[in-house]
Amino acid sequence: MAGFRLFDLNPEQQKAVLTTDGPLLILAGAGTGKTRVITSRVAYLISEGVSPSNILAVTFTNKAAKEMRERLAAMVEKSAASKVLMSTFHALCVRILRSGIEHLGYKNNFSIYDEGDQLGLIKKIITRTAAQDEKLDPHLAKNLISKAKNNGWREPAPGEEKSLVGAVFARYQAELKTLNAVDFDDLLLLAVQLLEEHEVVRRKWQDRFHYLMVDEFQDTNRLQLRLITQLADERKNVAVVGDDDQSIYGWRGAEVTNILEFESHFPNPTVVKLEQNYRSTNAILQTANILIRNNPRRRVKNLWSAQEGGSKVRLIAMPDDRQEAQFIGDDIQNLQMTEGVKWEDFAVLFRMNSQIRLVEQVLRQLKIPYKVVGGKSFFDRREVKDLLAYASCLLNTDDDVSLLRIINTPARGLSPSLVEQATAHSSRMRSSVWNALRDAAFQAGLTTRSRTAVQAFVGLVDRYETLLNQPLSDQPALLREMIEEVGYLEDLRRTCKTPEEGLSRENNVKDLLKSFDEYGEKSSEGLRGFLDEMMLRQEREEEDEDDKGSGVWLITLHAAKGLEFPYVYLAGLEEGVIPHDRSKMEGTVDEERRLLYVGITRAKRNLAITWCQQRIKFGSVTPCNLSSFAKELPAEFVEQKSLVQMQNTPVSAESAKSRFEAMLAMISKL
DNA sequence: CGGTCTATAATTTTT
DNA sequence: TTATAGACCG
Repeated sequence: MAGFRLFDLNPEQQKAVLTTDGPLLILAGAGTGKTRVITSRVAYLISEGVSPSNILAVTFTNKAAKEMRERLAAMVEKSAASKVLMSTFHALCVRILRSGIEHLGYKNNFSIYDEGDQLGLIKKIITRTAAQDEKLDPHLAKNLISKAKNNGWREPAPGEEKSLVGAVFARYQAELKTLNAVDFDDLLLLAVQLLEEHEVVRRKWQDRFHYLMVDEFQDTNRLQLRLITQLADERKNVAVVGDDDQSIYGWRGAEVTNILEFESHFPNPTVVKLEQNYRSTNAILQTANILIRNNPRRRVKNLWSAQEGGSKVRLIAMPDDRQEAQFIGDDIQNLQMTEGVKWEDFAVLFRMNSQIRLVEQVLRQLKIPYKVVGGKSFFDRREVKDLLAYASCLLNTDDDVSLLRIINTPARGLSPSLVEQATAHSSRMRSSVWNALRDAAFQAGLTTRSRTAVQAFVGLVDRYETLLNQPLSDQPALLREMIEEVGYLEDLRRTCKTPEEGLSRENNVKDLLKSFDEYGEKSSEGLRGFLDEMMLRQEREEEDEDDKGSGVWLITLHAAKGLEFPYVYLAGLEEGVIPHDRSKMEGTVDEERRLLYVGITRAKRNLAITWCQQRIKFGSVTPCNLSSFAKELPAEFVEQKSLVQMQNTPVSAESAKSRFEAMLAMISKL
């Protein structure tokens, strides 16, 4: 326990830490030590005698929550640190709902549906709801429903009920309730409803938390603000930390106005601006500052850095995207060789995933290790979803989506047509498929063979459900046993095309079972808690362990938020890429500017921005123009050149470093 | 029913 | 160019 030392913080940071009571708005610019301030503030509260269990810190991602927990653990006593609740919005809502959702007519063993489950259910409802000539894209429907829910709608808006989307929305919500399931949006929506409508519950939670802290406040949506408002009692000890200039998630419901109009939600707040940046050189920082000044409606900030000077930002014109990629690869290799920069100190930032490919190819050719951030989720994997579905069924047999997923996996004589009959019967009964399967009237209409199969399945689930619910049952062992009994692994192996694929899938299953074992050892929440955690932890599987540790980062601007790198390349500063063509139609050019701002402020000491005169789009060569944002960059800190120019520069026989210096000298003469 | 073909569209992504 | 969805055919 290193403790925390106030005198390590700058005056503004200190003010943020020492202001404990009443609403507090901490405007934390990029690289100004935000996490440090939050954790120090928690440590300070504890040192002032606040009970750790009365403190709540909310974040967006599990990663952020974890990092905060770790940092806090280094500052205060372990026992105290573990009592502070540091949680994501969604995990907090699960907690609230598990202990009170019955007020809303759900059972507290509700299942949590992820996007895939959600989509499946919506598809089913669309086919049942749409007339012959009507069509509705399930993805579109899902997005619309999600948007509506994030704006607080629990049912279609008046006038919307008769439209197809409206009808699907209404049925979808009703169906979820029958299945005793909630989707990610419901977690927030229902938690807010519960707190707003049930005073007992609200009191209980207000009583629990006396000090609230919210990270990345610029990313909160309406529901999240309402949740915070409900949790804050008359004490209003709400400290929010954020940076409106880094609000880049408007398209998924984030309301910048939450931070811009903080005063109207929490009157008379203390406002602290953190403007000293500890990350970048002034050249980089001023470039970012001057760019972002072009945005209307923002909290004016002026970031500064004690790291005077620094090399200018390079803005380089490239003939085309291939040469852009080649340049980036060469430049990285050069710097690595001449200056010994580590691979993981380089990052290449992109507006779109599709841009990544070319650079990836070049790096592969140059044998430069790299890692692409993003990509396939562990949870999209069939076998993982299957296993979680088995678990979910045991805990909530009414969970149709999970039940249907595993009902004939592995094959056990429950054919799709039989399942279809069961589903139809469940609709008639207005009940779950599980209840339909057990219904005598349903079974009576089946062939002997089908009936036997149904009864066997019902028996199986019943048996394990009972075992699992016995106090002191060894749940991880039971799940394992069930998987074994149904012959899941054999089936998995059989359905894989290659033995390698089979092996890797099998390992995924084993890993999952193992992590359940481990979870069981450190937690008493059992399978329920484990499943909740798995559902809410859909994080990408990267940097986890193994070899992937080191390498050049290839990453989108969005995914790069919160990260920092000594050497940054920002590829594709073209009109249409950033700002993206779409943004002009949608009127979100400001957000694109913020996105560029986020990109620039990722760089610690070196930033190269490139753009192409032409680029291959959708297979054909398309001419491109320099982004309109380029005009907004300050000439004082940005040097413009072109690849051709650089290639024509006379090259000495000396090292690349002196070549670079010669170039600098030459440019300063111009 | 399942595989193959053709039309279509094309940011950003966490929980 | 490439991914995906729906149509179409064996």
